[in-house]
This record gives sequence, C-alpha cells and structure tokens, in this order.
Amino acid sequence: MAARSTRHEFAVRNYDLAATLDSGQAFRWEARAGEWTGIVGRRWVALRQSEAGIEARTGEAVADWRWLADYLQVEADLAAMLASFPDDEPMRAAVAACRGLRLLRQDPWECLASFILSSTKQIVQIRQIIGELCRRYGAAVAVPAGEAAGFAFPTAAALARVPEAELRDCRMGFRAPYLREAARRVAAGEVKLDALSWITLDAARAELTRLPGVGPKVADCVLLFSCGQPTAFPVDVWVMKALQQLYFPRRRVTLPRMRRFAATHFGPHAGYAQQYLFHYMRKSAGRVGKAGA
DNA sequence: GGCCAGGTGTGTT
DNA sequence: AACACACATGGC
Repeated sequence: MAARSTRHEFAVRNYDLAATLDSGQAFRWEARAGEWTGIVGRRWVALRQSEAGIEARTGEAVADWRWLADYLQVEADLAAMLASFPDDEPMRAAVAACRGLRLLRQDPWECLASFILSSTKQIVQIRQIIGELCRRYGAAVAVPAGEAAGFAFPTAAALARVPEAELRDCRMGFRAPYLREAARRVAAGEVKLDALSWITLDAARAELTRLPGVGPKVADCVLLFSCGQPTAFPVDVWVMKALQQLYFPRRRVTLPRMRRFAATHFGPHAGYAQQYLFHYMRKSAGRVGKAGA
C-alpha cells in the first residue's frame, strides 16, 4: 500500500505528453513552462515529461494513482497498435511525424458534452466555451497553494438544470438546446454511457446518435476517446482532408464513402490511426504548438 | 470582410 | 442514399 502523496512518477517510454494533450481529444489542458495543468475528474493535476516517463503532482494527496494511469493510458501497448496500421506511405508519414502520440481514456459525459459543443468550432473556441461552463457550473476542486481556482466539468444533472439562455451566454450558440437536452437524458438514465464500452460499435453508435447534436462524428469521438472502442473512426474536416489528399489525390470522395473506406482500411486500431492522421494534418498546417494562439 | 472551424438537423431530389 | 442549406460565434 503506497503512502499518500501529491507526487507520482509513471514509468513509460515513447509517450509524447505535449502531442497527446494538445491533439484535440481533450480541451482542458493548459501549457506552461515545461508542464501541463488540467483537471481530471475531481482532481487538479500538473504533468511533466521526465527522464523515466511522466511526473504528476496533484492538488490533494493521493494513495491510489490508477485513475490517472487509466486516463493517460500509460499501460497501452503503443508499439503493437502502430504495428497494426496499414503498411502504406500515408501512415508511415503520419507515424513518423507524431512519435509518442497516445489516445487518452476520458470521462464519457465530459467527452460527450465537449464534442456536442465542438461542431463547426475551432479548438481554441471549444476550449473557451468549456472553460466558461466549468467556471460557472462545475464543482470547485482542491488546488496547490498559489494556484488559480480549479473546477470540475459540470455533471449532466447540473447542466440539465441550466436555462438555455444562460448556456448561450457561454457562447455555444445553437448548440445550447442540444447540450441541455443531452444532459437531461443522460441525467435521467435514458442513455447509459457506461454501457457503451461493452456493446458492439454499431449498437453504441445507434444509442449515442439518439441524442440531439450527436451524429456519426461526435458519436465516434466519444466511443474512441472515452469508451475504448478501438475501431471508432471520427471523420472531421481535418481527417477528411488527410484521407482526400493522401489516399485519393486524383478524385473527390464524399464523406459517406470516406467513412466506408476508413471502416475497412485501417485495421483493428483504426481509431488510433485516425488520431495520427488528424494530428499529422493539423501539425503540417501549422495550427499546433504556435505560441500566443 | 470573407472564409473556415474535430457537424448536425431538416428538407429535397 | 446523396445533396443543399441553416445554424452562432469568433479566429485568421
């Protein structure tokens, strides 16, 4: 039994923390000098890339660090997943450009709500909306002395109670009624997010897309980023661009056809391949890692 | 100032 | 099944 502590080090190789936390999966990580701060569940966390892997410190002492190991997926076998990718030039290039990029394992409600808010929004704006939502409706969490206040992501029950006009004040525009109704149904147990990990991908998609504001893309984000469905393959404008340029440079391919191509081409860890394509494309377009933003 | 953003809902062919 | 359009808001 480990002693309670506010510090822990995870031994892990081939893990690029910056790429992972800044690759459009999660929206609450802030970069500072040499470290990243954020909220995971009800805990404030600072993460730093170290010699042996990843160093973490928290706002309150922790005895069992499995929640963070799980979130960061430090035990995932990255090499095996990379080896499962199709052996073609586009994937070789994407892997070479994104060494150590990982998929996180996020809370399903936070992930669902975040991606309902993501449609036709830039990542910087998604981050702003979510930040405001957490400040207004999230529970305060313990932070180290001298740190700014931190807030958990608001529960579904909490957001279900917020009037639509107030949600619109957080600048989410037409997404406000979608978020509110999705929150109500999740809080009422009409959709059970925890069950989505244990049913087939198609059944899970059908369940999620019953919710307003949730189509194929948002559903696959939730299934990939928080339910561990390894072949979920969200196709957004960036992935569409990547697939178009890298696999079909000569002819235009429609979105539904592109989804069908993706469903057969990328193998048992297609979702991971998707994240490499997404990050590769955004990086080469110069939208990632630029100071100032 | 126009184009675009980790899309979805609704209505038409 | 495949398209067209509206939908808020803000970065560039």
